[in-house]
Amino acid sequence: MIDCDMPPYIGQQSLLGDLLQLEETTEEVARRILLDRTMLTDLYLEQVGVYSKPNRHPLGQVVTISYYSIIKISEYEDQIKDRNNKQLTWQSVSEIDSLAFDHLDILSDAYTRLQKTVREHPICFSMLPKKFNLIQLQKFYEIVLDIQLDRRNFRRKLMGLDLLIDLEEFQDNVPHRPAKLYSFNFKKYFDKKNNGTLNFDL
Amino acid sequence: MIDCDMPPYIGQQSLLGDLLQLEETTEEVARRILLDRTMLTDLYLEQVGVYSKPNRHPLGQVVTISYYSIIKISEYEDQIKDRNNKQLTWQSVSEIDSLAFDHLDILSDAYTRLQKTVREHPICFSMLPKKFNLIQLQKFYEIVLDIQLDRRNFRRKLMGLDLLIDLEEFQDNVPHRPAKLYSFNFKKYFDKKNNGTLNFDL
DNA sequence: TTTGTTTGTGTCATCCTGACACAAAGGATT
DNA sequence: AATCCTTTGTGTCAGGATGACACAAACAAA
Repeated sequence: MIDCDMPPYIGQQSLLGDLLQLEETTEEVARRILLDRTMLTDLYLEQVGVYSKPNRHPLGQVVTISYYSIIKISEYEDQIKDRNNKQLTWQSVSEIDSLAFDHLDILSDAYTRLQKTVREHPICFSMLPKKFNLIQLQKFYEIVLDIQLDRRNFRRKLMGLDLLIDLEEFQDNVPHRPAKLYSFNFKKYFDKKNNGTLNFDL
Repeated sequence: MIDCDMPPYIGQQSLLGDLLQLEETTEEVARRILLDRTMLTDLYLEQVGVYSKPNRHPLGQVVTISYYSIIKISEYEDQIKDRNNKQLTWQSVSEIDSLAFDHLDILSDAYTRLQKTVREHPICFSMLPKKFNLIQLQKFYEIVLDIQLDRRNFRRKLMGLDLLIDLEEFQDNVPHRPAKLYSFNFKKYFDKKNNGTLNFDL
């Protein structure tokens, strides 16, 4: 988020955006913004929608193409905690109830899309660390989808996909039974996807 | 389709499009084109994607927002057959292997999206006549999705949804056993959808 | 009346899903 | 060293959904 400096939205916050430049695709704009503003690169990026209501921007007729991106929090924790640098802040979706322009609609559409994509594609692994345990994975789905999952059924489902690599490693320094660590077999996933035999739906 | 009159694409065909005007949303452009060019109105319309590669249009940097629409062929057969009026033609997707600009990409993306939407939402009923039989419905899915379906299993699934109204009418003047006619219960569908208990996936 | 064509129906085996309880592993505490 | 606390890891059973499969019924045409 960034503070909005355009009337009548001064004091509110907005999503990040920029204008399409010459010789640039809209996706490249999104990646440029990510790089310039957050130094993040090579991220999962998904187009969500187009916003073109005539009165949505005080400067006139502005058409916005929205994207959302996914980062591994574990790899960028420092940047995320550094809230007041670069005038940017990271915020929890649940804490946002008002934004400049129609950005609350955009955010809401993006979150809805994320929930849909998360069920159909293995983008969870773009958000979790390379090595994770099944409970992290389960909590990811529980939080993003706002549902409760049964541990045993969830594990059965995930192991049934046969797409996790058992690293034969364990959590360390935890005051309880340590969890086994896994990583995601991207190669096998794409192979299965191309072979046509894949039912990822969670 | 319309013949393209812009070099270097003269002689090829293109999808229909127009420029965004003042005080207009992109969806309104799509509906305006439909109305102006085909006299079709109040149709299902779905946004597919954004095309912004810098070299995609000879006039310079043109950003296109693509939509697809669905019509009931049965209600517009005359217009569709009237191929040479208004310089527009209707064509079968399978017969198209080349288009002006990047319109073949756009068409392909739209068809892929249609296949996805068809599985998740009852848009088939925007394409079939109000009164239809189960075999028409099955053939619709078989053609759009390019798959084969078992008649008995398909019927079981559809009847299990409990969303069809048995009209107690039959086909007429067919040289074989006449098929029962049904219509789709839109009200029940939206009720179930809002109640949360719906598993439309085909 | 027969023929040709298409519609309409039921069962069984398999898989997937949801519900559910207890033992195992480690650190922390005494 | 023993106990406690917390979290991880595992199997079964019942119900529902799905895929495979064959034969009788209805109508027009001959």
